[in-house]
Amino acid sequence: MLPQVTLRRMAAKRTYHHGHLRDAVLDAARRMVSTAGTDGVSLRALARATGVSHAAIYKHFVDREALLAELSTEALLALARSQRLALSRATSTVDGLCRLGVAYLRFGMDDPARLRLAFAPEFARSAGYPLLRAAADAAEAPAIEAVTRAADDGLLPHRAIRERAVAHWAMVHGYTLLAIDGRLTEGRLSVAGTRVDPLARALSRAIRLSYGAG
Amino acid sequence: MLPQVTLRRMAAKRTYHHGHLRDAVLDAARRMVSTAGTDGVSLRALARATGVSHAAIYKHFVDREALLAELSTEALLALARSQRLALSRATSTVDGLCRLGVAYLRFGMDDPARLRLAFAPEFARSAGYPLLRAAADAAEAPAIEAVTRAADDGLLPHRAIRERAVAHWAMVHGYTLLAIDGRLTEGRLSVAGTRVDPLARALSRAIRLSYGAG
DNA sequence: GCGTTATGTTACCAATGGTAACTCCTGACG
DNA sequence: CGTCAGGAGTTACCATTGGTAACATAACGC
Repeated sequence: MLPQVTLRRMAAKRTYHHGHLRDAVLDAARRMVSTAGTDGVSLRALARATGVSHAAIYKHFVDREALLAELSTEALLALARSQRLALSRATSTVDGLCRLGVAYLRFGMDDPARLRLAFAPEFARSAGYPLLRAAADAAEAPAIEAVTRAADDGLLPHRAIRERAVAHWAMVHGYTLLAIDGRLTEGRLSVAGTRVDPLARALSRAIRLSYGAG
Repeated sequence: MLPQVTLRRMAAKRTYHHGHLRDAVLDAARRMVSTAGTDGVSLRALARATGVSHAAIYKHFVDREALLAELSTEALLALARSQRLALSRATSTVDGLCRLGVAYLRFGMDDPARLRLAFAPEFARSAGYPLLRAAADAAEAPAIEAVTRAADDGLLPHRAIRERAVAHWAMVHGYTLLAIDGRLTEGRLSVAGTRVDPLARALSRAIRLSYGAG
């Protein structure tokens, strides 16, 4: 009952054609990103991991970059999904903003390299990957939505929505990046231990505070 | 009256010993980071640029990483200096917080790759470079100072200083990273054109707003 | 059955980080 | 002023990587 891919991996090379190479490579690449970071991903290693010659991968991905762009897109979409889920559970406007931030933070802490890949600068500008651009937009959307809701509630002037949305996103984004770099858990600014929860609580308080609510 | 280094570069290989190789390499590396990003820095290319065999560089830097760590340290110290300068010109507490943020943003926009190198994740944890750690602390310090001042002015409760400092830093940091990735100048959240000033003004407004001041 | 073509393979290239063994020059010391 | 220890370069080498080209195989439409 094991999937074919797994069987293949267990039985070394059985057939000439792999059958699920593309997925297998993506799978291995996901793992490799999580464990070794984006820079640690090498096509040769992926080929070895999937039991295939390194040139075979080029039949499915034009480039190393193209492969990573695909994972980056995927990560952005996952981040968007996490945020939407969090937002849907909000009990109030400010609560929504907090949940949004915490979801972002948890996403990052859960797999730092994945978040870094999602925002890898080499893909930020690139017009070469339209799907990636769309995914990036999707990842911003929840922040805009939540802040708009806050404006509707009178928590801030309507004309400041976009700026406020940027500010909110920037803070959550920056907080998460600093957190996954270990910059909030050591040194002078040390918020707490290495655990996630204290960081999440601190972030929530900061958000609440910045919206005037005690 | 040209410095020896320049003369050497103009006159190809004159002496067996370079004389200023270390500095020359650092110089070339700084340029290379700015133009090609940290990933674009190769020791071989640096060797070529300084007119020396690639192995010579290893007499001055144990590693490629060590070289980059040095540049990273340098960048963090420069960032700290920029911030201190900005803070010293503040006309009020909130003005100081704004200036701090704008200085951070300008530093990043001025040389994006340099800021990214300053916060390169590979060095964030590394206990291997004590100077780098100290520099990272120095880069955080101004934020703490400015927020402490804000607390002294009664703009926020004293018990929230650290959390608020983190929040402030996170927002400025995140804002800057998003800006240099071009994520604030295109797409839905588009703050303005590609210029710096509009971004700086928007950041200032956001900071002011978040401290309750209109 | 039979070709077309997607999918893999081997063989190759240039570039890179890194090391070892060797050479050259400089400068400290007798 | 000579010499010799060692810092600073050099060449030669290694494994690894991204990428391409030419060839092999098997899957699938006809």
